[in-house]
Amino acid sequence: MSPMPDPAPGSRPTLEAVAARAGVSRATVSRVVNGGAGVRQPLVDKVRRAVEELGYIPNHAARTLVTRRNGAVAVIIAEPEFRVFSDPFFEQQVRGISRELTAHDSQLVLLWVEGPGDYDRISRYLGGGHVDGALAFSVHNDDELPSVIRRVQVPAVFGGRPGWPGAAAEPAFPYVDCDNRGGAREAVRHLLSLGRERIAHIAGPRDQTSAIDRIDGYRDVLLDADAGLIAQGDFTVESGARAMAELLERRPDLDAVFAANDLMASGALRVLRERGLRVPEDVALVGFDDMASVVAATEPALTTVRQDIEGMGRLMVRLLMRVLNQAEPGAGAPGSVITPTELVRRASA
Amino acid sequence: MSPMPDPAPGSRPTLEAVAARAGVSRATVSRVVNGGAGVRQPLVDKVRRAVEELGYIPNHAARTLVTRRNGAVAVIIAEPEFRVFSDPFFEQQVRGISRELTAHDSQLVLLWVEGPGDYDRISRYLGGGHVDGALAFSVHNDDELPSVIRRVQVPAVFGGRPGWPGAAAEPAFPYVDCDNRGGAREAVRHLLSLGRERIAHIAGPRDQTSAIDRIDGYRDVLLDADAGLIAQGDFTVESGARAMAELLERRPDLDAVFAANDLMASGALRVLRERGLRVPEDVALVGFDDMASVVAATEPALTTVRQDIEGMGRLMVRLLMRVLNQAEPGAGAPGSVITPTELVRRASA
DNA sequence: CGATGCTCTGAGAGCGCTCTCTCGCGGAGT
DNA sequence: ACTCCGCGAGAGAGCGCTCTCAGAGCATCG
Repeated sequence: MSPMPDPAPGSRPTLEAVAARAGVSRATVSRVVNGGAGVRQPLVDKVRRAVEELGYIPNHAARTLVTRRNGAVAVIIAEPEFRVFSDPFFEQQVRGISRELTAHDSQLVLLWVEGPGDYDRISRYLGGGHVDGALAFSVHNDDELPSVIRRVQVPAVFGGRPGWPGAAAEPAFPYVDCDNRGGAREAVRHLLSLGRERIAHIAGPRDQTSAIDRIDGYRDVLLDADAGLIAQGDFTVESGARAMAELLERRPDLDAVFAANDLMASGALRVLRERGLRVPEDVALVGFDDMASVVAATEPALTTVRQDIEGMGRLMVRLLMRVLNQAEPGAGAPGSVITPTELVRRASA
Repeated sequence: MSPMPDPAPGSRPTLEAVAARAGVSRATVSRVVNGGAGVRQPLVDKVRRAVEELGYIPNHAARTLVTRRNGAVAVIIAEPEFRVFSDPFFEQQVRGISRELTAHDSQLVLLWVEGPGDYDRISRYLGGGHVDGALAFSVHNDDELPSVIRRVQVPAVFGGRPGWPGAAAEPAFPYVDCDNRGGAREAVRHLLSLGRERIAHIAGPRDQTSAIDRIDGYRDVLLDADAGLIAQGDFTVESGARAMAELLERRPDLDAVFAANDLMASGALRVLRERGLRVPEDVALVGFDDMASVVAATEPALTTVRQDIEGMGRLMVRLLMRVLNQAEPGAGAPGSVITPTELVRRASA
């Protein structure tokens, strides 16, 4: 587009070249390129023009070498399962991360952990100073990742409250999570306000803190809930269906269900309809997540607890940036952030 | 685990330190770290031990500064749509890329294009020499990406045959694709061999080369195919269902369907069953992709054309590495690779 | 026994950038 | 008019690594 005087092929112009062209010193060019503070306007203009004309782009490696800043953040995917990416939840979070990182002029380096034996490589990479920090997701309780990260002393932020033993006590990594417990409480209270009296819960996997927090929220409201009203799922549609069938068998009189996520809610919904139960007339149903792809497909439309997933991703980045920018490494690490949830009323409850 | 003498906190050991400890020069340590060719065994051992003891990890930026090699490759995601990652096809390909990149000691930098206005940033990043090369996916015909990549002169490999105007003629980027046309031919021939005589096709989006190649393959075999036997879809389940309904209306006598992908095949299957048609007795059905999540769920199990998606991802990386490692930039760019497909016979045809 | 050739090691010059330190210059204070 | 202060610009020293080049050491050969 711009008529750029094609420079010597293969060799990009350096700071030096720009300085020569603008008739100033390297230092001045550097100052201008990095914001231009403390340089008089006419000089700034002259340098800017030279940069433009030469098509100068700073050499990242050289800059990193002296500043010790990479402008890159690792996103660590430690899920051993296959369908990580397929998880819309995950996609949204990564999207938020990507966007916020861009806003901070940082790059996203994807680190895909290929099983436990791979931590060696990850650790070497993280330790090699390739990235300024790391973003990881709440992993299963026995995952080595947190200790690996701690060992290499790389600033990190987690997505989701970590659940490893003693996580609450020790000064662990900051994390971003939504108010799972509060959201669950709100869902159950809503069901109560509808006059429902036998409210069941389809719980998520026992080793994920989000699921634990949601069941805790349920119990907060329903202090004397019958254990028979709680069924175990694993966040998949199928498990939701199974759990619903189980609940119906145990407590055919139930009049409401709070599922720990939308996927399980949709599974439950299917079973409910197969049994000829009307939603919400006979059984009111509330999910969790407000996952667009699920919510759009259910009939009746699913009432659920919304969490701002993309926003959580962005927040993770902001938290990490705050850690990176604080002068004193020890001084007051930023705390974790719990984002609010919001009950979205639709037709199912 | 290993009793490492905690070095001064915050300061990693440098080559210099290792050299001092081993009693050799920096140059020798460098040689050992980079493979140790041309260094006598006793010295190699001594250096290795010093590296071990100090926990030395080479500084990437310093190395990049002199070698002009980054050890990083950009994966560009230019899909404007939301459900990129959710696409299992995509996930598998990225997985393959990630694995192969790891094998080449390279990192995966994710570049997510946020709409057309974002190409400026992408271009700046690519041009800034942050990465050694780029991997991109076959984009829509009017996408700017190829020209952006060409402008910044970054080695790149595409996934999927590019379809922009004149792509075949000009010396474009190498690409990796499966033999869509051949696979389609095989599918149709299989249907013929089953004695089917009125074989319909549910086509994919007109602006994607994979869909075009598949319909071409269908026509290769069925030279005189009635246009009424072809219905248009867009690779989604829903579109497959719609297309099937349409076909059934136009040609109630059809006895076989070749869908351009598994997703559409599963949509078609649903409609077929709703209409009380038996598969494969009344209508034989063949898909394309052999997508595990779809194939596992269909009843009867779907006969389909398998393509090795992860393998294609790996191939993209290998191709790129070959481009990067050739001394003469102009000399014989490696050609594209077409991977074979394989008909997987199951119950549906 | 010295010359020749080979292999292995070390010295040192950068790679492109940032950043501190110093110096020059102009305006305000006395 | 002279000093003092402060701001803006330049000089130069690295950041940690690679790689060329020259030299040291050794074996072989004439």
